[in-house]
Amino acid sequence: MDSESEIEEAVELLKQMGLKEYEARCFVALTRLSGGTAKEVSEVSDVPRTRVYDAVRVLETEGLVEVQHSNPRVFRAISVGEAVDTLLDRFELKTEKLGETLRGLGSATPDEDAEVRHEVWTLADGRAIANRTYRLIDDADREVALVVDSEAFKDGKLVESLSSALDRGVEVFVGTAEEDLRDDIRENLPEAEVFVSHVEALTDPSNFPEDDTRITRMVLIDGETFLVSSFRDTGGGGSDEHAVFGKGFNNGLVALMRRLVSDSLQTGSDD
Amino acid sequence: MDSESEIEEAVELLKQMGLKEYEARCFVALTRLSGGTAKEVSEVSDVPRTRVYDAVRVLETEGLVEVQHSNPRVFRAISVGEAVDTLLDRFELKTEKLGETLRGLGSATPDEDAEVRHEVWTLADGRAIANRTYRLIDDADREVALVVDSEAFKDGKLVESLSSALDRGVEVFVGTAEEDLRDDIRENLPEAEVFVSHVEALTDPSNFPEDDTRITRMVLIDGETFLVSSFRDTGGGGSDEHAVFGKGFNNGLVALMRRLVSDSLQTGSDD
DNA sequence: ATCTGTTGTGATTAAACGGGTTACACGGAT
DNA sequence: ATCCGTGTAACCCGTTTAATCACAACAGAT
Repeated sequence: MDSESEIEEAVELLKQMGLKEYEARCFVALTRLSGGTAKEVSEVSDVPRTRVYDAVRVLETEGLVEVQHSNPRVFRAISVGEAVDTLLDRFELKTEKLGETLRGLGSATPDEDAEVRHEVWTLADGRAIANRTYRLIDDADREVALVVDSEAFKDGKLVESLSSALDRGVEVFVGTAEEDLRDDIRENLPEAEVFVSHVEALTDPSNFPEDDTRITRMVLIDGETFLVSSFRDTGGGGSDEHAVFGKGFNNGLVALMRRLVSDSLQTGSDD
Repeated sequence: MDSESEIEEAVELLKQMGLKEYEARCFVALTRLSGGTAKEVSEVSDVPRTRVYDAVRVLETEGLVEVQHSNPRVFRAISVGEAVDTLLDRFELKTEKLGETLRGLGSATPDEDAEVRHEVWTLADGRAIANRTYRLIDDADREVALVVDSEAFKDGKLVESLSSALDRGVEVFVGTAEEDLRDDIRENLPEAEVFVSHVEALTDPSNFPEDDTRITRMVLIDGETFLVSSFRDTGGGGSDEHAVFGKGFNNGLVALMRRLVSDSLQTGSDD
């Protein structure tokens, strides 16, 4: 029975969602059992029996477990579907409230010059980078140039952002090194220009076999904001995605990106 | 000002979403500030300044904060909208996985993270940039690839650094877009390889007449450190020179530079 | 150059928390 | 009564986290 590791994963996830170890273990045990007493739960979960009561009490107040007040007490977990929904709902509420609260805070900015001529920022975490990409595209005024690998293009939201940009009248150029991905793009974004030339060759891993850092995205917005994200598969499951993100017309890197892209469009245009 | 309790609430929510106290306080502070240094964050958040760095580092890896690697460092929170989206996305992923795991009893799971840090710095002021360039070249172990315009090459110290690198046995590649400068280089650095191909075309202003930002230097050291400097002639006598400078093998920009240069050397080699 | 205040890192201390154990009181069954 | 399973509560101890301190690197001023 290899369910050991599965159990651990579930416990880990539950802990990340705010449960304590005992609570998580008890909950997992209770979903495996159809229901059970403290003793049974203890045996299945390896939580000391005397602590099952505390753990379950918490789970009860969180609405994840039902209690039958008999003697001995019998506990039962709500269904997995319900549990997932409940957790998600609760979290959504929290994020909403957080959003409101944060927005409502007066800006404590001491005093600043708003004008930023030259900035380069780094950003980690794949999701955050993806979100930033959408937002950049959403804020584009005139032009979006984008080079992606298949991984990055799979994301539905990206296509969505791009087509809404097209609807706004923004010019969209998309490049990729992957043959079949180009057809995908043409199909999903008929109005966008698909191009191919040296820029996206830079993102093709097969051109650089000894280099284990993949370039997953290159974006240039209105010729004055860029984002380059890269990805490296670190041995263990740890994904290591980073982005560098810069803006300002006089930023050298922005200029560089501008030239790379303009080069590419001149030379390669449509394929 | 009753924002006190509001702040408390936001912090509390963030903690419930998995952040530590310091992390939460720093994040809230950063959303109130448009951006700030460790000192400013410390003042607003009441987190000891020396601990702000750690907290922000975590926030960065979670994708909630962007870091500008200048000196002093400047931190900036991603927008509230992005933050909420990111947190929600992440949580959704977890619930999905949890649902699967709990329902089925199938596959295994490893665990994570080996960590490699990347950095990107910005640097202003021509002299500081020049000095940094020398230092980078002086520290090179194997290889220096350099693209310059005439302005930057005039500097005697640059030639000095380069020849001492050559003496150390470091391979030196120099590219430039300017015809007569190439002869200069061959004369002064007979041992260096002078090349010409697309990379330095990017620095040729005549290729980009509408773009008033000149790229004055591009340096790549040992394939893992780069520097790009640019220059813009601001109307009033103010010279406006900036550089972006990054290192770390897993840094996407470094990878990009690496590829640009390797491309160039393959295609163009010596003229 | 030297001096001075600031910035970033690392080590260290102290308190809080959570996991694990033990003591014990209660109630029903024998 | 005694015995056993149940439920409560107190405690111990290792880990984590908040908080402080010492210090090297650096920038800017003199």
